[in-house]
Amino acid sequence: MKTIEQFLESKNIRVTAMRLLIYKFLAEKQVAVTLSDIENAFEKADRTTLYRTIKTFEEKAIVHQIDDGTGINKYALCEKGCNCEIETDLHLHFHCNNCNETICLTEHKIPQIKVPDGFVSENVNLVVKGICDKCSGQ
Amino acid sequence: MKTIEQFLESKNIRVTAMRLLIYKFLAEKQVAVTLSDIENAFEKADRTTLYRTIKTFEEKAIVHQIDDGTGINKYALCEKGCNCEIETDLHLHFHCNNCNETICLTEHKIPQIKVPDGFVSENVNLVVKGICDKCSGQ
DNA sequence: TCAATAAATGCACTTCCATTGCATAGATAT
DNA sequence: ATATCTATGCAATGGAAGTGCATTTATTGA
Ligand SMILES: [Mn+2]
Ligand SMILES: [Mn+2]
Ligand SMILES: [Zn+2]
Ligand SMILES: [Zn+2]
Repeated sequence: MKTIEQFLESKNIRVTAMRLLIYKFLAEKQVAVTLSDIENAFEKADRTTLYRTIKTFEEKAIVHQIDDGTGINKYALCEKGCNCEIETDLHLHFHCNNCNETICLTEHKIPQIKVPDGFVSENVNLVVKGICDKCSGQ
Repeated sequence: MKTIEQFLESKNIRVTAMRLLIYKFLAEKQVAVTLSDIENAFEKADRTTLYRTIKTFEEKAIVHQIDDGTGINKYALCEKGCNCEIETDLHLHFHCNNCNETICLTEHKIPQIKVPDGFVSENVNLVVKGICDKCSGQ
């Protein structure tokens, strides 16, 4: 059972107060968050710091960026063993048209997608939009 | 065999010189275009007019907007009988990491995606990234 | 321990694209 | 012909991403 500090260090990320707070914030959230979400949660911190922290996390593969079609980048912690860069590892994302939240469906891998001859698939982004479990009252 | 004028009228779009030009521009292109692409093609026209023309086309379902993950909206003419709003009609899009172009793979429908209980799927966006046929030299 | 070095943070600024308000030109209808 | 509605053009705004640079904080190693 690693501490967060140990985990960050194992990823070659220096531990700072800010980084710990942001990591914990992401870990508590069950949904993908925008930079503004983080900004609102830490009003004392500068936006740039938050931005660069997220980018650092992304580089070191502890968060992945999600384009859910809203036009605003969202971020979520990677699961253990998640290799975001490997196509076959990619899970799909769900965006709720009602509450506007986006969540990782980590259990749901993206099916193999056929592309025409001559095309080479390197990466797939799949976003399902609809009504989430909370909003469907189910 | 409808003329473009007749086609636009059938979609309740008033025919103007600008709209005809933009429609023809889209029809000639084999790839999805950005607003800037259109702007460059019609330097005499104001960006707002081009923007609103595209939005009008979109509302009347003669073009569909494509989010290919580049952060810039792209647009392409709908195929005949394309109902963009119906999930089962949605085709996938391919974005080339080399030439940066995005094309509609209208023949390739998006497979049925399973979502967990309680979730309702209304819409799916699927973008495959990789190397296109022209760039793969095939 | 202390100075030198490197990294993280904060502030200001820029860029890019999407979008809107409002005035005017142009088309349509009575 | 006049009133009315629509399309276009110009100016401005807003949101979000990203960068340059100065300052603070942490790390290194003499
Ligand atoms: Mn995810
Ligand atoms: Mn398409
Ligand atoms: Zn919801
Ligand atoms: Zn290409």
